[in-house]
Amino acid sequence: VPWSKEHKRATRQRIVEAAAAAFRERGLSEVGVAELMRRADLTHGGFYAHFASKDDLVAETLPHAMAQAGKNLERLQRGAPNGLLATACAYLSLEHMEHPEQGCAIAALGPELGRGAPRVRQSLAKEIRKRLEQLDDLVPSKTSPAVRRQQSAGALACMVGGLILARGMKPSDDCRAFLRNALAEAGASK
Amino acid sequence: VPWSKEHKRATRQRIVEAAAAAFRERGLSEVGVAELMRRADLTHGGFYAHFASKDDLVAETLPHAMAQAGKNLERLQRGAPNGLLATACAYLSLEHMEHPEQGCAIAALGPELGRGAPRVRQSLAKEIRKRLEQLDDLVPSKTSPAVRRQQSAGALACMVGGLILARGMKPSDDCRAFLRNALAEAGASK
DNA sequence: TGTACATCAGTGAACGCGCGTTCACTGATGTAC
DNA sequence: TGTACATCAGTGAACGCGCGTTCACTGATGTAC
Repeated sequence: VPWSKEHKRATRQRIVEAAAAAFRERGLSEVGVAELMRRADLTHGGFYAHFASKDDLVAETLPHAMAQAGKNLERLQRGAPNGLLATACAYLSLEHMEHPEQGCAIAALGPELGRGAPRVRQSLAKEIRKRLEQLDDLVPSKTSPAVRRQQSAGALACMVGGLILARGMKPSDDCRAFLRNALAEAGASK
Repeated sequence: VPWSKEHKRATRQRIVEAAAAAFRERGLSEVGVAELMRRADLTHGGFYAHFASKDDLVAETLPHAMAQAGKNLERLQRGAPNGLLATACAYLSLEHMEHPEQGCAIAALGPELGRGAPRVRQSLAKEIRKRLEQLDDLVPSKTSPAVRRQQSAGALACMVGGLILARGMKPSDDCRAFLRNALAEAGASK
């Protein structure tokens, strides 16, 4: 084996990381394979030694992007007690609004992913379910599972929609007020 | 004037209508000018007699799509008293989930529009503000404007996010449960 | 009323370009002897 | 320890294709006389 397994794994990872940032920043269709490989300091022909197709990469990039966003959101919480409100507060922050390339992939790419190839859609559905389960655990456990799921579903919807809408108003200042309002309302029912 | 103003206006409108449906169904980048013109029973060369560019068309299509979605949602309410809850109920319905091509353009295209040309972004921001104002009027008017805006912001965020997430889980059945949960939670604070 | 004309919505071929993907190749590496 | 070899990650040119846009044109129309 001329090259170590580790080497190939690391290169592949570099491509995924470049893709995770580029896709969230500029959209799936707007970023080509050539640009991705350039960002990973490779030439575009080598792409197919690692992935069967661009769709393949997208499906694989999504979980990576979501995991990375999760870490960044945790960091944004900075020691706040780990509840639904603290999570929503980090999610609906100016930092998250201004940095889609490091943030939630559902907010950055949700509708596009939903229209993608079957394997992409499956990956998306899986990530949504995972996020819902994570939020379930943040609702006080004395409540019934059904009520917990209701609250986590509402919170996730509010967070994703709130972030997309805030970004949609972004050059203007009222996106800040909107973030505050969405967060206050998300927190009001908890 | 060899052709009536009315004729040109009607043709232009046909293009906008074709675009409004096609974009929401398949995405901005995925639908080309040629396909749009084919859908409007025209040849693609004629496009530039009506619009300066594809971006131009996108910016103009957005308000049309939103107005059409508004009418469809009203129809879905079917006489229910016209409050925030009835609106959310129509918005988070199975019908809306299954017909993005006739539904809210923000839920179908929000993130892509947000990354678009300046004139597209402006059009998006304007539509978001308009929707917020419409929702403001549905909150009982005895409450203060600030509280009303908080409730409408939260409701809009919940509706948009809820619909995107439900569509993201769509081939599976649990998207129905998710819609119910998001709606119940959106209604809980009202 | 009939005809010549000017207008311009719509046609369809063509433009350059970047896309996703393929492929013959190169050259750094670990292994065999 | 030194050398010949097989492997395969990465290179870079090339593929066909569809994109947004341009342009010379056609032909249906309302107007002028």
